[in-house]
Amino acid sequence: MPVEDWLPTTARAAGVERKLKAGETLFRLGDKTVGLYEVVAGRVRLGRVDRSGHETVIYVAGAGETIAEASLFSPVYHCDAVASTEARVRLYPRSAVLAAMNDRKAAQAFAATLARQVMTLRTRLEQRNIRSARERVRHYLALNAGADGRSVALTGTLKEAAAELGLTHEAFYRTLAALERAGEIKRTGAKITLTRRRPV
Amino acid sequence: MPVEDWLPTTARAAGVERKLKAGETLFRLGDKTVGLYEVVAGRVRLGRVDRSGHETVIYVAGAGETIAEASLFSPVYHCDAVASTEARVRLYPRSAVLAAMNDRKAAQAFAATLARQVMTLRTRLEQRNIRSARERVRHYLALNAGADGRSVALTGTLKEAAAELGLTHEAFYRTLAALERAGEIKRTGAKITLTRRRPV
DNA sequence: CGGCGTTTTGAGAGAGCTCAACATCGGTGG
DNA sequence: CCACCGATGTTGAGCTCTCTCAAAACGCCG
Repeated sequence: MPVEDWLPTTARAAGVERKLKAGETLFRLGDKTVGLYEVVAGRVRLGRVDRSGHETVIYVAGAGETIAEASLFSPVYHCDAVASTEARVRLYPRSAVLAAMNDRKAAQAFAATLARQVMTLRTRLEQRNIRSARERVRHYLALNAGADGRSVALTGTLKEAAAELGLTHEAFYRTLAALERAGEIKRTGAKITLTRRRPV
Repeated sequence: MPVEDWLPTTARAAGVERKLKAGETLFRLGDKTVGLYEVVAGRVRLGRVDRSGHETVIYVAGAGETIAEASLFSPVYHCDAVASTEARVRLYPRSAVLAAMNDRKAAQAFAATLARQVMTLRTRLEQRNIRSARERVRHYLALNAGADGRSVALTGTLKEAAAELGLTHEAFYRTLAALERAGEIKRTGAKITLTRRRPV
């Protein structure tokens, strides 16, 4: 959901850029909201940590994507944002974005962006309901396949992908290996090719 | 997220009411979107069915809540809506709602509604990541506790709650029984009382 | 070359799912 | 009023599958 699709130029001009090291925290659950962030480069993940110390990855935002849109209407952030890689982010102050909402088109485009997020989250929820690691990985691969419906380009490490999937990395490795043995997929570095299309 | 909070009177006037029997389908994934629905009475659940026939419950909407807001921006619905009980729903045609978005306030309120949904879905996602049935139920109870932070009023059957939690009904029953044995909760019919407050 | 993180494979255990049986509770009709 | 019936609620037992702990190969960077 690229910023330029919905945020007017005037509001974009108010953006402030900032660098993050890998592993650095952008904000934490409960922090006062200052605005929304666009990831300019690198990857930033949204997550929550339960009291047993386990992190749930809610979303991994790459370059061009925004995070914390929903927090605009909330006084505090409701999840943690941590840089997965070295990253550059741009902060659009809350006031500037809210002011931009006075523009009809911007407000509608923003609503559409949120609506897309709702759909994405529902898909994620469906995925998390799949118990079987094999089925879950199949679901993930089918969803993330490129335009040809066959090749999946992994953005980060396999370990990161495992966290995004809600699996331990061991289970993920094993499942990938099993799928490859079964001839369902082929791996070449960070690219995975499905040997045949699969229904989602 | 009550309709009257954001949909202007003019658009609300365009609503068409309809009755549903328990188990009746309102729409299915892939159906052309005709608008959004307000649940006037009864309960309607949103879900998806994977190819193994397993249904994932995404949300259960009760009286006063709306479903399919996100689908306003999509040509087709992206999940199934099925009445859990006998229900009455009111359809607000897509065109009427989109027209209402020309009103600044309505558009902003709508965006805020979607933002709240995003937060709710993230919480659900976090919940689904909890493997332990006991912890998941605790999380659920803490989230659904009333203002006193102690009593939870179950809306439907325990079986429905189990589906919403993503557990088999057997596991849910057992967990409730175990929590009661452990003295953490007390059950009186459709009401559950936590014996002490718990952090989420 | 040495160190660190990712990738990979092994073995064991715990926990929820599945199948199964039975109790309980409304609602229905004779 | 009572017997029947379907759905919910409840408990039992076994099995499968992922998680956890462990250890080793691999790749990258200083």
